[in-house]
Amino acid sequence: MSPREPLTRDRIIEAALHIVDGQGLGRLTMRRLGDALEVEAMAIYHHLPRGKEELLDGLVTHVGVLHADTRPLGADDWRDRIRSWAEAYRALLVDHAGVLPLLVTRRNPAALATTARSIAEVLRLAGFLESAAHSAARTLLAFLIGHAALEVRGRELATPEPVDWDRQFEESLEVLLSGMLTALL
Amino acid sequence: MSPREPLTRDRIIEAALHIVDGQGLGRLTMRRLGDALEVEAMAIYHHLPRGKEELLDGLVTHVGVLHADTRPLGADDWRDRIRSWAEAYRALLVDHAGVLPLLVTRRNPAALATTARSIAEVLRLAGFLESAAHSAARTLLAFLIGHAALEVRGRELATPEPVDWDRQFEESLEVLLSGMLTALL
DNA sequence: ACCTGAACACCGTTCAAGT
DNA sequence: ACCTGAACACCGTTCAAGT
Repeated sequence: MSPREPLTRDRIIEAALHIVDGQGLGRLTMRRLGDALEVEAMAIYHHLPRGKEELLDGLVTHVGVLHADTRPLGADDWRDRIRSWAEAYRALLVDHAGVLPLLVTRRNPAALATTARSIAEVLRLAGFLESAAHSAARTLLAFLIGHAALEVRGRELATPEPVDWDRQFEESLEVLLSGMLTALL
Repeated sequence: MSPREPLTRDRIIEAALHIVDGQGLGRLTMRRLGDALEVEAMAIYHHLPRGKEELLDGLVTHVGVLHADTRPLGADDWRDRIRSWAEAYRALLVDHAGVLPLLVTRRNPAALATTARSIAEVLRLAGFLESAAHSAARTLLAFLIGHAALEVRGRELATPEPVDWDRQFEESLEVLLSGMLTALL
């Protein structure tokens, strides 16, 4: 028998995300997570003393970090930079739709604030004043979260006239960007 | 002893909303709900055969109906009409913040679609073309849901520079409205 | 230090039984 | 028709015990 890999906080959270992505948030239980890691559920508490609460907090943070890793940079126009930032964030939220309700619940209050600061930074570099950048960043983040929620729910709904969500996203984003521009003048 | 009021679907869902508003979604259990109604938990299944699933669906629908009842009407300018619609919806979501995660999860897929249609109707009456009205309605609804999530989470976060959420909401809404106007030209 | 086994309180739900 | 009581499978978590 090859000796099992040792349990770590990161391995636990990645396994949890895998369960959430594959089976949904409702099927993430400590016992099932233990099974996936080939360990008794109680072993998890050694690495996450606050138990499931800490696990869910960790999921939210982990998804935020994934975005920091993949976010594209370097476009010339600030609008292009915002566009690619927003598209990457949208893809992340839709890919990990199971964590969306966690973002909305009271866990890990700081995570969303961090993301908002990250958008504000892009806007500040683009020439927005400090306070306008923060306000616009919150506007954009609110839209991105809400749109992901709408899109995920809308995609599983069979309507007579199906929605083109890619197009919807682009259109909404243009509305936001031109509105932000107007607010600057 | 006065004979107990008979159990009805509506009484059950109202009691459930009361628990969610007062103690949070996590404390809504069938047994606690039974206690609040002075009935055994199992009695609830007679009125909601699909059990807790149906109860949570009912909560989402019920909050949507609350909005239909309270929504203000009759302003002259379409922007004013959208503004008051949006403000009422925002107040509703923040007042019943506990149901927000339910809106985002896979239950009751039709509820959000109904709300989107209701916004689209306001826009259509304001002179938007059919397809533009639906697109803009989804943009607005996405923003409203996301903003409620951000606001609820942000309010419980003690930051050095606290956010004025009323002002943030107004500013964001103006960005959206002027962006929607630009898209029409 | 890291993991296990048994136990506890609580959950949603089924089902036969009462009125 | 409407509600209850007992039971079942499953939760999260504690804690003493093993290595």
